[in-house]
Amino acid sequence: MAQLTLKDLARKLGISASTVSRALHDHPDISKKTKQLAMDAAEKYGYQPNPMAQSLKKKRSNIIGVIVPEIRHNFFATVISGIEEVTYDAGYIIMVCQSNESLSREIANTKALTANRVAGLLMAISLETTTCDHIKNVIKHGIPLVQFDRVVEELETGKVCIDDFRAAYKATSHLIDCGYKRIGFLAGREGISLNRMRFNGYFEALKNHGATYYPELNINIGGCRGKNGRYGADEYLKMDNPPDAVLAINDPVAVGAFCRCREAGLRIPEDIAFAGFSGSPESALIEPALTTISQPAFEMGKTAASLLLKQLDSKDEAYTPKTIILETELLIRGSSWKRGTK
Amino acid sequence: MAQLTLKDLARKLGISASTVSRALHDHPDISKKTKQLAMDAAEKYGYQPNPMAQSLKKKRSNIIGVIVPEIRHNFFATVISGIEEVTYDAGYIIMVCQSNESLSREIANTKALTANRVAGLLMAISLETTTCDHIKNVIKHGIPLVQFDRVVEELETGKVCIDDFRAAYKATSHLIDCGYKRIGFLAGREGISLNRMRFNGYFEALKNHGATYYPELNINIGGCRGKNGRYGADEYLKMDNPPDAVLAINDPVAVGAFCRCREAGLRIPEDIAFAGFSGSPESALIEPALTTISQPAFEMGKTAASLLLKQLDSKDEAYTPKTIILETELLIRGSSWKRGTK
DNA sequence: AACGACACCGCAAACGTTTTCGGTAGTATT
DNA sequence: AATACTACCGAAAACGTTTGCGGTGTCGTT
Repeated sequence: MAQLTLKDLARKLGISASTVSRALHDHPDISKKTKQLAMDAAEKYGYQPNPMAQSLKKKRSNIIGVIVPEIRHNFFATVISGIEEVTYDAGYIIMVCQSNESLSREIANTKALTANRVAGLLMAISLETTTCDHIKNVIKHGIPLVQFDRVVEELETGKVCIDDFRAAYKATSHLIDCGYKRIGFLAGREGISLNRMRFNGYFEALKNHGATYYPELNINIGGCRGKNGRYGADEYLKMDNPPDAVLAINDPVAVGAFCRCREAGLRIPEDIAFAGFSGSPESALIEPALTTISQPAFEMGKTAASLLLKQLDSKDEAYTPKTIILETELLIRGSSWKRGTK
Repeated sequence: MAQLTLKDLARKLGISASTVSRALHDHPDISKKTKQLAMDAAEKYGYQPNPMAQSLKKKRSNIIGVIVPEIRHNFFATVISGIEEVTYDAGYIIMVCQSNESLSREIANTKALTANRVAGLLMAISLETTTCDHIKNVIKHGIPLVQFDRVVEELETGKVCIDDFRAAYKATSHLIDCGYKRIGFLAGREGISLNRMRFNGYFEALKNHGATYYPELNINIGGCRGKNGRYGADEYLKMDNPPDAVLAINDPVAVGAFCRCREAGLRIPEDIAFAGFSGSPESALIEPALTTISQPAFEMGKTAASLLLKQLDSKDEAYTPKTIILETELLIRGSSWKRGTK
């Protein structure tokens, strides 16, 4: 019933708890024989050290904290899956929190996780996160941190993301190539760098290809879920001069807008084309399939976790945080055809 | 940098740590004045109790363990979201593990979570889970447990699920009503009760409506992801007498099979109809949309978590575990039309 | 014979809490 | 004036580890 403790084990063996502890940790001061004895007994009685006691003593747990905006987002769920994969192998377990895209909630999350003395932290910030004292606070506590996907640039932490500028640039260029003239942009609040980067890529592509930027087609849809996409589409539908193509901040938004437009009787891509970000499963299922920037979500989770683990191992030495940019691919599909070819 | 401890706070106030502890816990032995003093100081200096020390002392943490087969499954991601929602409000945080549909991994997960002295455990078993000593072990450790979705019936634990038999029965009856004659069934391994229940519902519906059960159309596809669905469809496509309708164990499988069949040139639902389980987002996106049993995933997470919390609160008294059956709805959509009406 | 070197092990303190048990005032009761 | 409450607080042990330090015994060296 109650877990076996180190003392119990020591008593059974007739030696002291400290010796058993050292034996199980392969300490040089302990003889081969005693070590074998201890390990056998531990095995036999199924001894499991109490992580709380260990953490208390070592001031550091075997827990890795993860904060994502929303677990339900396929993208983040997949990232978490990747994280879990490598942290599991390394003997850590993950504590998952979601900020629900709210700053206050994110702050509460960081507090809860630092209070729980997580060994390290992996996070993607919320859409509301413009200030980042709470993140600095994590760093001040000496907790290694790796940001992924949505990062705040200024902070000196490990980072794993994609080249948002280039990806958006590529996607927009593709739309221009296809012959679309009025290209809209749908994104949430402007605060976070990811949104800015993608917008910049979109904007630069327009400029460099001599296409016009119509500010009214750049709509702040306030979030990045399907419903926000639908809202954006509604705005477009009200216009006298709606866009003929749309770059959305991610697939759910693209799909939401896509569906709304089709419900309104628009043909895709003849009347309006779409491109998104993520390469989510649903992007391949809709008809026509969605042109999208495929992001390696699982990979991102794995690399972020690996980066953190490396940081944890080399904790004592001075460690300069690395930034890793993962490759993306523009998947050209039915939702954006060359004008006139269909 | 280092977190402020109770002792630090006590020293600052010139009173003992025990008094501060009691004050912050609103213990009757402490005067109003001292309590106010302590709370103010705690507020001012941002004191946060160390959960590891608390857990060590109280032999019970503020962590709730969650084990799911796969985080990436939209269904489970949504359940987790629901869990997080209510546990967060109650001051717990969740530790998420995935079994990857593997029994050995699930066992490792339960071990890790009990080792971490989780206050309670929420789980949906893997497809491989036929033996359940590891779960019994959790119970023996006195850790309250609530199963959801995929439950093992025999165990005396809290349970939150749907009426799998009735749901499958309803869906199958619908297909029969539509005029389909050769109705197939796609599911993973037979071990777990959920699969059995759904099969039984399917089987009984066939029997009670005078429809024939063709054993060769009941294929064990070995898993419950899209690729397994595709595999099932491949098997069907090889047959001289393929089914004219298919009930799949869940939406990903249904969608996988659906897409494979369409790739093979079959028309849906004229040549072959489909029905799934979950009411996942993608079920609504494919064309024609998938007929499916909508399951309240978010709700399921919330109820499971609430049930567990209730169990945690009334821990001392004898508590008889409850089973909660959530309502489902048959969403009839384009993938299953009445024969001849189209 | 005395000395250090070495291998091995235990004592006890520490980590930050909670909680039991007392202890000290002060006040009210006989 | 002795007793009995009450109200409030502190010392110390405990939770299960880890670890610094010291201690014992054995051995080889002078």
